[in-house]
This record gives sequence, C-alpha cells and structure tokens, in this order.
Amino acid sequence: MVVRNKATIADVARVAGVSTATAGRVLGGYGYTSDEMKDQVQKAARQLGYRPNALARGLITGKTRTLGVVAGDIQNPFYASVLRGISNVAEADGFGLLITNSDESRSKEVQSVELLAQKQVDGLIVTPSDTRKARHLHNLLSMEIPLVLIDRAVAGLSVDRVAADNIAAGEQAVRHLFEAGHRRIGIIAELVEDEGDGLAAFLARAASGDPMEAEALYPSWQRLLGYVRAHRIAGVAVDPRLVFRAGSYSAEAAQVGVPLLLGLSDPPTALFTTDGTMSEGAMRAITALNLSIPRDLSLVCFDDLDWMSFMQPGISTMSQPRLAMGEAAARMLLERIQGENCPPRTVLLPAELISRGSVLRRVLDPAV
Amino acid sequence: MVVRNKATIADVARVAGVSTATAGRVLGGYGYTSDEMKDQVQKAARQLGYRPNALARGLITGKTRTLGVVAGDIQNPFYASVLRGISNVAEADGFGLLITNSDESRSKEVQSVELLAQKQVDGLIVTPSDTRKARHLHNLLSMEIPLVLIDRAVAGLSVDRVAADNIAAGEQAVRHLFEAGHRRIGIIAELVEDEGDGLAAFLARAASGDPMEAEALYPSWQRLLGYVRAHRIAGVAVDPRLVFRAGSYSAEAAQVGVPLLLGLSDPPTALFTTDGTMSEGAMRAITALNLSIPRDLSLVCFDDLDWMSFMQPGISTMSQPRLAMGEAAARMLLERIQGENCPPRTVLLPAELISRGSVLRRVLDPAV
DNA sequence: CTGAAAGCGCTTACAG
DNA sequence: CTGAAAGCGCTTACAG
Repeated sequence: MVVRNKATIADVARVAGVSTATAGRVLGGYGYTSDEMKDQVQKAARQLGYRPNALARGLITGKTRTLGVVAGDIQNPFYASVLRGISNVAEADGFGLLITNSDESRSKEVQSVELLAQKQVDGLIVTPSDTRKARHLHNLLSMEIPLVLIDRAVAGLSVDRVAADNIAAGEQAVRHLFEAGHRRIGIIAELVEDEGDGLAAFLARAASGDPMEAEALYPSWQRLLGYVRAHRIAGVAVDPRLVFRAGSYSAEAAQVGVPLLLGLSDPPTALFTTDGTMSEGAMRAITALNLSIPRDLSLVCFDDLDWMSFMQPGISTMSQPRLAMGEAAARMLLERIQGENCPPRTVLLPAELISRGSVLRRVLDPAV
Repeated sequence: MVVRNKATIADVARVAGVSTATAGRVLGGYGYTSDEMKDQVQKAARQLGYRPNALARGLITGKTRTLGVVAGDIQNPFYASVLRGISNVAEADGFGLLITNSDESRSKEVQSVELLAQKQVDGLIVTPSDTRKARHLHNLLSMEIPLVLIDRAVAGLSVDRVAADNIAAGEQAVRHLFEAGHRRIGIIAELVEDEGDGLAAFLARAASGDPMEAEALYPSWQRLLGYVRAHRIAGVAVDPRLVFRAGSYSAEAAQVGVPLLLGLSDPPTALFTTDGTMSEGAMRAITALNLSIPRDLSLVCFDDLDWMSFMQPGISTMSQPRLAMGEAAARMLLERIQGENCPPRTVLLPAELISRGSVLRRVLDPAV
C-alpha cells in the first residue's frame, strides 16, 4: 500500500493479468468492464498504491480539470474573498486552482496568462488590469480558452463577466447621506486611470445627465458616477473640490485626502470612500486627526471589512458580495468549459447598504 | 501570429524544415543548435504562435514546475499573507501555484494532497490540520515528494518547517503586561485540540517548569505555554480561571470569553488574545460591552491586522512575519526540489511586539 | 466486454 | 550540430 516508486496503469494491468486498456477503463472510469475485471484491477491498484497521473490524462484528453486565476493581490481582502468563492465551486467539481498575482500590472498579467495557458488550464478567471489593451485576452478567445472577467470589463472584449453594480452602489451610498441631511459630501476615490478627458470633463458630462458608456469604466469611476447621479437626484450641484482623486491604489494615497477635504473653506460634513483600501486610508487619517465619528464627520465606506463592524461606532458601508462574485464567476466558467454556448453574459451583483453608526442625522437649516 | 489551433513542435519543425528534435532543442532551450537553425525555428514558432505544452514536458521530464499548497482558508488574513509570500518566491522562479483550502479539516486536507499529487506538483507546502495523524504526509515522503510544513509541526514527521516562535511570543506579550503593572491577566486562546490530559493538567505541568515536548504543540497551546512562563518569571501563580478556551476556531467562540472573564469575582485587568481570529472576537465583545481601552481593560493581541493600527487607541500586538514565513517556506521547498539533501530544518521566526496604546500602566499597590 | 495498437506533445539517449 | 526512434502514462478508436 505504501510504495516507493509510483505505479502506472501498465504495472497494475500486469499484476491484474489484464490489458492496459482494461486496467485503464476501470481505473479511469470510462468504457465497460465486467465486475470480475473490476475487482481484479482495483485490488492490484490498491496493492501497488496506484495514483493516476493527471498529466498523462490531460495530455490525451485535452482537459486538465484545472482553472487559472489572475488576481490583483491575494493578500487584499477583496481578492482573498473572491478567490475563496472561486475555490468553493472549483473544489466541489474536483477542479484544481492555479493562482497568480498581477499587482494590477499589465505586464505581470500578460506573463501570468501565458504561464497558465502553457499549463493548459481549462479556463481562466481574470481581473483585468487594463480595460483597453488586452490582446493577451483576445488571444485566449481565439484559442477557444474560456474566460471570465471579474470586477472590471474590457472594452471590445465580449466575454462572461461578473461585477458589483458599482454605479447603483455609489448612488445608494451618497443618497443615504443626502437623506440624513448632508449637503456637502466628499468622495475619496482611487481613479487611477484616465477616463477620457480627465476628471473635470468627466464630472461635467456626468452631471449633465449624458448617458455615458459606463460599462467599461473602472469601478472607482463607476462609483463616482453614482455619486454624481445621487447629486442630480437630490438637486445638489457637484462641487469638484469635494472629489479627491487618490491617483494610486493605496491606503496612503487615500489618507492624504481627508485633511485636504476638511481644510476646505466650506468643508464636507460627510465622506464616501469608494473601496476597502480607500476606506482604510481615510480611517487612518480620521484616527490621526482625532476626529470623532459621526460627530465631527459622517462616513460611508465600501466593502464590509471586519473592523467596520467593531469600531465604535460601527461604520456604515456598501457591502459587495465578494464571495458570491467569485462563485458566480467560477460557475459561469465551468459552464463554458462544459460546452455552454450562449452569448456572453454580464452578471451585476447588487451591493448592500449596511447601516451602522457612522452617519449623523443632520437637521436641515431651514434657510437653505 | 494570432492562430486558432495550437501549433506543436512538429508543426514548427515542418515549417522550419528541420527535425522535431532540433525544433525541440531550440524551443525547449536544451542541447546544442546552430544559430542558423535557431533563427529558422524561432521564426517558424513565432509565425505559428507556438506555445509549449507544459503537460507534455512535465510528463517526460517528471517535473511540472508547479508547487502545491494546502492552506486552512485563503480568506483568513494569516493564510492570505503566507500565500502571498509563497507566491512571491514561486513566481520569481517561474513556478506555478496550485492552491487548496482544508478548512482545518483532516479529510479535506487528505483530499487536497491527493489532488495535488495527481497533478504531479514538484513539492507541497501544508499547514497540517492534525499534528498526530498524518499518514497522507508520510506517504508523500516515501514517494519522495518534497514537503514543507507551515505554522504547525507533525509529531514524528521529520521535514522542513517554518513557524513563528510562538512560545517566545506568548511570553513576551504577557511579560509586557506584567511590566506595565498588571497581575491578573486573562488569556483567550483557541485550544481546539486536546494536548495530553486536558487544560488543567497542562497548566500544572507547565507551571511546574516541566520541560515539555513543545515542538509538536498547536500554536495556541504554545502561546499559552509562553503565558505560563511569563507568570513563572514574574513570580505570579497562574489562575486557571483566567484561561479562556474558545474550543473552536472562530471569532464568535472567542467573543463569549470576554464577559466571562470580566464577570469573575476577581477579574483580570488585562487580556492577551492568542491569534487574529481570537483578537477579533475579543474586540467585538469589548465593543458590545462598551468598554474603553485601556481604561477599563488593557489588551495585547496577536497578528498585526490592519484595524489594530487605526483603532483609537491603537492596539498593541505580537506581529508574526506572515509574508516572511511564506517566503521562507517556499524557498526551502524550492531548494529541496533542486536536490538539497541536508537534514530537515526548522525555521522559527520571531514575532515582534508592536506597542501602541492599548496597555494601561498601572501603579502597583504597595500592599501587594 | 476485452485487447492490440496508435497517439497526445514533448524530451532523451543514440548514431552519424 | 542534427535526425530517427523510442518513450513518458495515459485514452481512444478499432477489431474481435
């Protein structure tokens, strides 16, 4: 049972006194075999400690039962949860998971995709780092390797994807603040990439009600769009000075935004932070400034990170279903691998407002 | 360049007008070839969009350049960081990473190891869920598949491993509290598995200075051991009622410990929580009870989770080098794969005390 | 239902 | 330096 050198089907066949074809049939679970043969072969296999070689099987069947994932950074709670979701459904179907990090860099992503393709994964789940240039992803399609996108879309790449409904989420977060009586609401957003003609132009177009091509926007831009829409609904003009663009994806970059916004001559009474990392940065600044929430500042964050529920007071936030996003993506990918042939699907999962204690109800000044 | 059907070495050879052996030699980077041949073959390969099939290569070389990892739960920040560390070094060496979750269940771990072995990983990194029964891991050794353990050791399994120095860490955390003048220090620990004859016996043996077999203890028991040692050093007897055993690995289980300890007739003035999850549970309880830290209760946690640095006040904690643990494990595994043959190594990485604002300095009652 | 033979896409001795 | 041939460990038609 405990055997040093790995036994092959040929070894098992020899011991069982049958052909390799027959041994393969019972061990591989394909074709027909008599019960008698089955017993013999299984006994021999057990005796030799036979373990199928997935490489050989994959080489001949053209299927590896392995999924490839290109995540931004496993260490980030967003990706960690998404990965767990993917893992849950992959595992249930006996699929393995080959995981890489792109660190949101296009070149690392290209490298990852190449590695995974060489390892012959049956399909790929990617959070694309560039929503424009994605030849490596188009290549995948032309090689008929199924692909599912998470979190971001790629312009012109028509494939299955799952994301949070970011526009609606941004709108709901800010509407919540308006309903509590806030009128000057700051937003701290990543907004790394340029969308068109810069931030000012984007705000102007969005405020004018221009039905923009919002599908392929980066999530932070979509959430900003929701922020603008909530303003339109509330009949309040967007003040561009209240929009803080971190410009890089880090808590440190977000952190500097808080004092900047609060230093305005007419400072905001509330803040909306557009993702987990931005929220963390803002929180650091709030702690450093010794501000009391919600007395000095109201706050709605994004992503339900563990600390938000046990801060004092609890932090209200838009919770996106990270686990479910991963699960949905994996399920769609598995369907494609099994031959599903319908047109590309876009699954937008709603984020949920979790209302805790970080929003102050303001009595509106009747003069305003 | 963009090609529908995947080209093989045979295709490239045909186009280049050479033998498959020659094509293989230049594409695979082994053996000698003239520059002339090289050019021809590379041109043909580019033209056909040739991509090596790692399956075929792996089948023949017996090496897949893939590492397998069995983690407890990718979603847990501890594992997420460890995985990132592993990923960093694997990636630098061009290795792929096959990742599974065990959820700390032995049967899922056995299943994961089997899957990874079938996929012919070159080596495995495992956080064993059972430090006693590990036949599946012994099997790996007898098949000469390199194995590195993280966080936990397995009794009788002599392989490379890396972990935090948990005993020293526990001791330092509690000594820190003693030095601040605390005498009654509660501890909230997982302590899921039984170590020998139960908690009481363990405490008695530890307090007597018995040089225990501490190597194969679960981390939470080791940290408890450090707690006891700090008491011996301080000359304070351990009160078993101050030891809260969560008994399951969840924040909820830890959460019930805080009111229990504080409800004692002679309650603790300080708490030591022995890992990230226990810390989170304790924090939830502290928030629920509306306690002010450190006025009502002092606190030293374990693992430097992001929220600990921006709570108000900051939470003092023992920070274990999670990333470095993953990196060290991956490096050792790679060495073994490359043939390193030295005796099994144990790498104990020190945890670092990060002192923030959660410990109150107490003036000692001169009567005591 | 079973077996002999071919083949998946590579690499590896072995001649030349 | 190059090529013909064998083989890694399986599965898949094809006969019987």
